[in-house]
Amino acid sequence: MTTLISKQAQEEGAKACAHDFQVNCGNCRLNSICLPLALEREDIQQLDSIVQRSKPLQKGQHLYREEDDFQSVYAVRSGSIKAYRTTDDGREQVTGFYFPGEILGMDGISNNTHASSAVALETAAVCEIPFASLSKLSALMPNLQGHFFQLMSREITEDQILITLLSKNSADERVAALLLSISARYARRKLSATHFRLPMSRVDIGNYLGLTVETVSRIFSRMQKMEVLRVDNKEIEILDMQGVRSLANISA
Amino acid sequence: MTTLISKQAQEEGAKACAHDFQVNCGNCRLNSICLPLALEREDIQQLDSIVQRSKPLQKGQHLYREEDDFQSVYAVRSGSIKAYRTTDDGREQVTGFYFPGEILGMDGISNNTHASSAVALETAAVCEIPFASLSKLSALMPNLQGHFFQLMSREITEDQILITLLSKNSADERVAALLLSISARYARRKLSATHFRLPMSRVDIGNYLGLTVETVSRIFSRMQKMEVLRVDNKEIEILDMQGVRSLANISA
DNA sequence: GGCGAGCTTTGATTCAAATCAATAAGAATC
DNA sequence: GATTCTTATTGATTTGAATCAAAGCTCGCC
Repeated sequence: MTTLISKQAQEEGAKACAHDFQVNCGNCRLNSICLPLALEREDIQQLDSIVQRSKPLQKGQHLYREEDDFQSVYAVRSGSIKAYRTTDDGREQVTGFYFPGEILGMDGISNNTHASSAVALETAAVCEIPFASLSKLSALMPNLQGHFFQLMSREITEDQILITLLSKNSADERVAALLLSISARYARRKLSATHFRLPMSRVDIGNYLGLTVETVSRIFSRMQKMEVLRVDNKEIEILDMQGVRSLANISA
Repeated sequence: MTTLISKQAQEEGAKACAHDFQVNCGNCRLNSICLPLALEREDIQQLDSIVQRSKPLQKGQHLYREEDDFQSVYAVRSGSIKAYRTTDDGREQVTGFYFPGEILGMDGISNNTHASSAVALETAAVCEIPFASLSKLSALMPNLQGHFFQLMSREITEDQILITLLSKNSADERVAALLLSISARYARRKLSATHFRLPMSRVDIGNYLGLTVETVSRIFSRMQKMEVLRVDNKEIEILDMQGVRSLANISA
């Protein structure tokens, strides 16, 4: 049953890994949605020269932890990463899920210390971009500087969307909105928008959306009963996209 | 009854306004917490040359609105500003309150369109910093670039703190946390940390914290009954700082 | 290929905060 | 200085999601 979709994802990952030694920003299939976006050929080469590619993270392995010295931001090349903060009383708050082509770690810039932790939800390859080098290069390449400002700004905007979701929307709306967000991000990578695998657990989903596992599970069941969704554990098929949209009750 | 505190604030505002023609980043009393932070004397002059100071906003007047073209970021010089987003169904979500020395508008960078609206909660003076000029200058002044990256990163971190607050904390904890945040921001400007005036309405507080007005009002009453707070409409006196901290149940 | 820990689902009950409702207190307007 | 409009408080009731409880699944690991 765990078929098509996971194969798609695994394939993407495998390609990224198998050819690690020859991957560069110029030939990376994600460069149109990742940091190199809007850069010229020669600029991409310069950017590429500061990017470091190390061996993939295994599921559960940390990319960085809260309080670690901040050195780099990271671009996801394959797999997916969960970012979270630990509250004073030891609980976790998931602050984001990061998919291929997305940048994480920017919250560490302000204090030279990571403000969150990042852990692989499945085998994941990342590009490490040392921030000192990126800053220097940005001063020389207006397009890069501009794009990096934009990326940080987008992170702010997205956090504000989440704030709004948590503050104003019901449990059902939150879950539907997350599904739409994930669907859109698969679509951006030319993968199916209606049939995908969730890399995170129900606990993570609930944590991210400010809900308990039980509530998330019930909502999936209910949506399945309404026939807008087919749920097989982490495998999701959206049967009625318009239905999900109207459940989300947001245009985003 | 509306005495000391509001006078303090009004005085600050008045000074900023009365001397508008001669205010510059070099002599601005806020320069140690605002954008010029960590800049050299001559660099400050350069920054100053791109900053525009216009006449103060009146209460209720907008600085920018969602969907407006993005041109500039803004530093609050006196008074206070509320930022909010409008949801598809027309409701508001307050995303932040901005006090003197704080920068707002950075969410507009990503799409060249403001992602939120900003409105004065009281008479407020702001410095407009055209983003195109700021970008250019940043490329020439590593410290400015670095500091602006830090400011954006701090905005991300603060949004994540709010996400955590909304997702994990009770109504009482949220209100206490907001009071502590405001108190700390007054303290940073060398004003009283225990006795201040809230520039925003109960509706705004509730909206920001994902609560109804009634809940906010009840919590203020309860805290007053517990004698950790003295509340006189918008005038707040923290009688037991440790008490508020323990109610907030967060270290921040 | 089977055992066990950790996920996921489903049901019953509780509870914190929303909603509904009314009054009171300020602020703005004439 | 009265009148209206907005903002804040307080109380009664409802409700959505949390909590408590108990199976049922999966998947990794021997």
